[in-house]
Amino acid sequence: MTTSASRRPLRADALRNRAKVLAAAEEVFAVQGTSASTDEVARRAGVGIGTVFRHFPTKESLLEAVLVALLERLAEEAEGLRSADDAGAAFFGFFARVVSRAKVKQAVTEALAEAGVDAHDRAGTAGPGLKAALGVLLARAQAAGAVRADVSAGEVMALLAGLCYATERAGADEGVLRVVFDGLSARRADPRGAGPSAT
Amino acid sequence: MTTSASRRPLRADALRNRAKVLAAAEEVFAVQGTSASTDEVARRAGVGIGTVFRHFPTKESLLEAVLVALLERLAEEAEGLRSADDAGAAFFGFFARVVSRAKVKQAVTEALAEAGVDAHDRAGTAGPGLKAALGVLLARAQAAGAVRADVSAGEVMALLAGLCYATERAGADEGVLRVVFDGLSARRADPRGAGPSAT
DNA sequence: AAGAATACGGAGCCACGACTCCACTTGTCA
DNA sequence: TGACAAGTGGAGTCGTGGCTCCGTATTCTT
Repeated sequence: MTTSASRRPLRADALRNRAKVLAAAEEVFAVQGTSASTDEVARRAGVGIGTVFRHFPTKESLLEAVLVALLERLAEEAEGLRSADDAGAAFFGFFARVVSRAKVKQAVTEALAEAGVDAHDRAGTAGPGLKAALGVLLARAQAAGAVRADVSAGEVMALLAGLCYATERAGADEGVLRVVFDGLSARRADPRGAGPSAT
Repeated sequence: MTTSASRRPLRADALRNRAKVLAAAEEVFAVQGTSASTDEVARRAGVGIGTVFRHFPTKESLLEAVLVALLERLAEEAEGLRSADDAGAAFFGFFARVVSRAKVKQAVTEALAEAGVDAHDRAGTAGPGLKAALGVLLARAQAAGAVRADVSAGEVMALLAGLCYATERAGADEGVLRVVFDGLSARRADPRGAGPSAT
């Protein structure tokens, strides 16, 4: 829903400002979290608050635009790997890269969480887009025997969001990633029966 | 640092109100998240806002008290399992129970995250308390061969926080828990080398 | 070049939430 | 039981942040 075609094309300066605002918002939200003020975004973009609200009538909508852009970029990246030589490495590498990025960009975690449940359809089509691209990566990795067959793309997304959170807020490190990776690749660790069963 | 002994004992009604406020705060924060207003807490507790602020001079301090109580309860629960018959079941069961509780109580996730990094020493001694109790459970499970030897209590805490988040915000379910459990129990899934390595 | 049409900026409005203050009530202790 | 300290309630203050309004500036069009 980002500026549809129905209206006549934006004026040149308006287009420029829109881009500046979006970039500034992404940066500000990445550093200060999504509760940063709209004022701050305007300042960083070097425009008036009025301009911000002209392009994004609501803070909510600005946030949405940023998250969508983030998700789209991730989806694109995932798509770029869809025919990598080593399907397993492609999958795990992508996973690790997203997590390491979340360490710096607070917004990534939220974007993923939003994308997971589209309770609010916020993420629009970008959420599903990423899920689909990730799904391809996953399917190939599974076919190659690098990832267990009984996990879904949705579960991987949830895992991704959880790890991003753990990394960003709870100080998780390499070790945690290793555990999850082993869990993802494990073909039934052992049928001893000591394990799971959530009570 | 919650009400030290230096002062004379609280009056009976004050004590009662303090408890009411704490209980209300826990409930409110659990349902509406930690950004719920202090007013709401007062209303739920059936006292004036003034009273809330008399007992907890800052919203921050109220939140802290709630989180500490939560963590202490978890630590207690973990301690109760320290000599269970099946060390593996005790460990995994505890883990699963915490996660399932986070599904309902928003505050749990934050409490764990805070406890993980005591960047702000918010969680005071309760964070370390839980970590210690969890450490015992973990060590026993490792000794019993139910959990791989190369994970630390800190890593488990981070994993716990991440899973709580994933469950609460990203719609994770049973499947995700299973993956992580397998990762935790796996003794080196396979040394093929396709896996981890964060880039 | 000049007249729309469009976009800009930022002062100001409004709602909300943390926190204060103090007249009043309640427990406590002699 | 009286008197005083301790505690209470909630109206009001202050600051912040989302959002509006409109006079001014910039672009587009002819």
